[in-house]
Amino acid sequence: MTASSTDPTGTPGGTGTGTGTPGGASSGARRSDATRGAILTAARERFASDGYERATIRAIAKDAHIDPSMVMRYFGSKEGLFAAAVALDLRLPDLTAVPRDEVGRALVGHFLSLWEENEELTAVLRVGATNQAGAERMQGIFRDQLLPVARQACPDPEQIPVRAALCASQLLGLALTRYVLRLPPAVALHPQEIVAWLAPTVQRYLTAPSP
Amino acid sequence: MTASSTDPTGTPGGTGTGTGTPGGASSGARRSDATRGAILTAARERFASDGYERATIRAIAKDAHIDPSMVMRYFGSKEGLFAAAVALDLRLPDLTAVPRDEVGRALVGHFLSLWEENEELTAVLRVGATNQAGAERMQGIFRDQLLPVARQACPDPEQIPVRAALCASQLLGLALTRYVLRLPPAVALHPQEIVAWLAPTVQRYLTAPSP
DNA sequence: CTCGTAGGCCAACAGGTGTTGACGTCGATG
DNA sequence: CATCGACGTCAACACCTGTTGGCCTACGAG
Repeated sequence: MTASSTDPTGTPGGTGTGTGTPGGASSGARRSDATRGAILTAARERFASDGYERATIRAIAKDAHIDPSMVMRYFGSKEGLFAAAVALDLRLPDLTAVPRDEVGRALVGHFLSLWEENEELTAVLRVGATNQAGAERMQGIFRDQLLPVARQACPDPEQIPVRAALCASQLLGLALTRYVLRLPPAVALHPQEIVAWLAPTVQRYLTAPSP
Repeated sequence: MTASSTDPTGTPGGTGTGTGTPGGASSGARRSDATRGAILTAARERFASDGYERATIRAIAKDAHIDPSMVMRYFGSKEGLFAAAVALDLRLPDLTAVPRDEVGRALVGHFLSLWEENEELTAVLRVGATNQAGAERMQGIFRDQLLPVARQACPDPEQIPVRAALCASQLLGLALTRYVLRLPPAVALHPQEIVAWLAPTVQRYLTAPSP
């Protein structure tokens, strides 16, 4: 799912002959894995803070202390790098284990901690606002990860997409104002306040009868 | 307010000697106003659909059927062009004339029609997500236009910024999912449905006691 | 009619971009 | 020890960007 259309080189080394992989039995650790990781970390930071266009391969390579051409050899292209850098897994909780009237609070809290602790989400949001491919990636995340969870909490199956989209609008809207646009009052809010304000909204979008 | 720091050339012609302005007494119409308008229209479209970086001056000039250098002469720089293209006035209604329990509906409806009919808002949102200057412009719009209106509807003066920011998160979140990311269910929603779902949220953010 | 000037186009500059290929180097393998 | 391939660097390509200055044209004032 991550690198569907663009997979020009994969990773150098092939892993075909079985001659490589020093050290042991089954782990696919290569000598270059540290470099790969450094590139991915630098890429995530740049994409999150600069967006797609302004996050240049040269800058990412400099952050990772390697040559720009290495980025190309490992990830094929800038788009391939982005796809590898933000393989986003929301790790959404299982809502069937949550009391029906607590799903709003659970979702808001989960998203908030997700957003606070890593910048992948900011990266994919910023790129989604800039780039067509980024927007499609966001649509995929919505479809594959948020929709199934909404299905667990939503009474009428026919209304699941609408209700999930409403939740997305509120959750992404908070992320936009707080982490991207940085409206001062949105930045100043404490996480508990955010949960207290937004949980009823998400709860209503998911479970209340349609207006 | 619109072009504070960047005003290198203004408009060619000066309007100082009074020799120009063919046709009549007071109207400041210049021969080049049509071209200026064409440039601004093309710029708005490009900024809205491509974001700041990918909206190139060359593409805008081609859309307006003129030379790229004309854009520079009229607006000084790309940033000057952007500032002139999105001189955003939300034209928010006077909430003191609206019944206290209708402010949510009024605000959501106003924003929705605003967004549907012109693309300036999409442009400023997209650029705000890409560009630092764009984000600051968005902060200014929030501070100068949304905050005063929230002041009219909000009981506790101390909570005005927080409540306005919450409203912004929901309103901008809808715009993001519907006009930028284009999540299919958010696109498919009818305006009346949107108002019906979002009005209670905004109403609560503005007037309900804090949770 | 003459002429200044606003309006417009053309060609070019300097810098930055993604991307490519040739060239070293070091460790592990035969 | 000799060899091969993964790892990495350097230099360059072709392209596109914002921006600049010079030149031409045509309208309206005198």
